[in-house]
This record gives sequence, structure tokens and C-alpha cells, in this order.
Amino acid sequence: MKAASPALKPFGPAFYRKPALDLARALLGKLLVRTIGGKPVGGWIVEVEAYIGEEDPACHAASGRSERNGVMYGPPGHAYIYFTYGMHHCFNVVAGKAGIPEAVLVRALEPAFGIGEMKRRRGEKVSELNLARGPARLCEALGLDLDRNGILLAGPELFVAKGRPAPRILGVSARVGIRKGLDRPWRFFDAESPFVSQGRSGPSGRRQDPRKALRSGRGI
DNA sequence: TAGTTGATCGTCT
DNA sequence: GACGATCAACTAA
Repeated sequence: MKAASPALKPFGPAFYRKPALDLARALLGKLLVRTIGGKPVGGWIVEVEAYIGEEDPACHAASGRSERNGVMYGPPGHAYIYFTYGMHHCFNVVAGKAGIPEAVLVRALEPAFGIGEMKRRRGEKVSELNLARGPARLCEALGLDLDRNGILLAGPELFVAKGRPAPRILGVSARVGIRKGLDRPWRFFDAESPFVSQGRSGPSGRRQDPRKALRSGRGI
């Protein structure tokens, strides 16, 4: 297959070989590129979260290594994709070094190319703004699922490439959608981008109360 | 517009 | 058997 553009050159392993907090900030503004049918689909990363080690209660590795989170313990630069809420996937970039479970959750993209393909996957009537705003939407737009878990982010199927300069205003907050580790401000985003999943004028309490999740359970 | 609820299944205990 | 790094549709005001 043909490279989409000379500018779309995947970063090598060295790019990922840094602590998750550093990688998270480094990823902002970079291009996340998925090749579908020989054509690039993707956009600029505008929102990420860092998950760091077994001491981080919100990290999947908090209770040790398992079959599910094994990719996080592997070498950096691989995709850690997991399934959650029975219907959604989330995409992470493994950071740090092998043996230490660190990863960066990519939460939102500003679509740059392959927008038609993304719309086909997300729905034709979905606005560009909402194509990849949120981790599950991002995965759906790029066709990322458990089959891609563990793949190397050095292309050609999926990679990160040089994009635009880092955000002029770096937003920092607690991570979204978790109940533990809220004291750690490890969510980073482009404060000027409308493609960020939260933090503009959005509702403050969109998170689901866990007690309601209980109520919504099947069985009665 | 803001708040609430249901969907749905892999993983862990 | 319970829970979850979510999202979209629904309802109330």
C-alpha cells in the first residue's frame, strides 16, 4: 500500500519510551493514523489521560497483572485496547518501559482525514465535532477493537505521526469516568479545542452514579 | 437545557 | 455475581 503522505511518518519506539505523564503531553497535537483500505483515517490528538502503575488505583494494573492488562506490562509503543461497559472499546498507548504498567488513554481526536470513513462507522448524521470526541467514539470511528489489542504502533495499520505544535493552552484536570485516583490531575487536553470530550460548557456530572448502574442491571 | 436511565458483556473476585 | 477509564436517548422543567 502507498503511504498517504510523506508527512505521515510513524514515530519509532524511542518516542514511546518515556514516562506516561511525559508521553501524554507529548501526544497532544500529534496525529493518530489508522489505515483502512489503504487510506489514512485519523486526526490530531486533543485529549489524553495517563494511567501509571500498580500504585495508581484507577489503572487497570492496580490489582496486578492479568490476561486483560498484560499488554500494559509489555514494551512501550503498543496499543492497549480493552472492552468496557459491555459495548465500548478504549484505546491506550503503552508507555514507559517493559515490566512497568503505564499507558496513555487517548480520549479524543480532532478529525483530520478519512472523515467520510469515520462517518460511515459512526453514522452519517454524526457531526464532525462528535466523530471522535470520547474514547469509545474514537475507537468506533477508527475501527479499533480487541482484535487490534497489542499491535505495534509503528504502522502501517495504526501509528502516531508528527502533527501540529503542542497546544497553546494545556488543560489539566482529574481523569474522567473513574471513581478512584481522582486526586491525580493526569488528564491533559487542548484547552482551546472544541473536540475535547469534556470541559467546555458540558454538564459537570455526566458520570454515572455507580448505584444507578446497579439498578440498571439485568435480572429483575 | 439539565438531569436520568438503559444498553450490554468481558473481566475480576 | 458484580462491576466498569461510556454513550445516547429519554424525561422533566
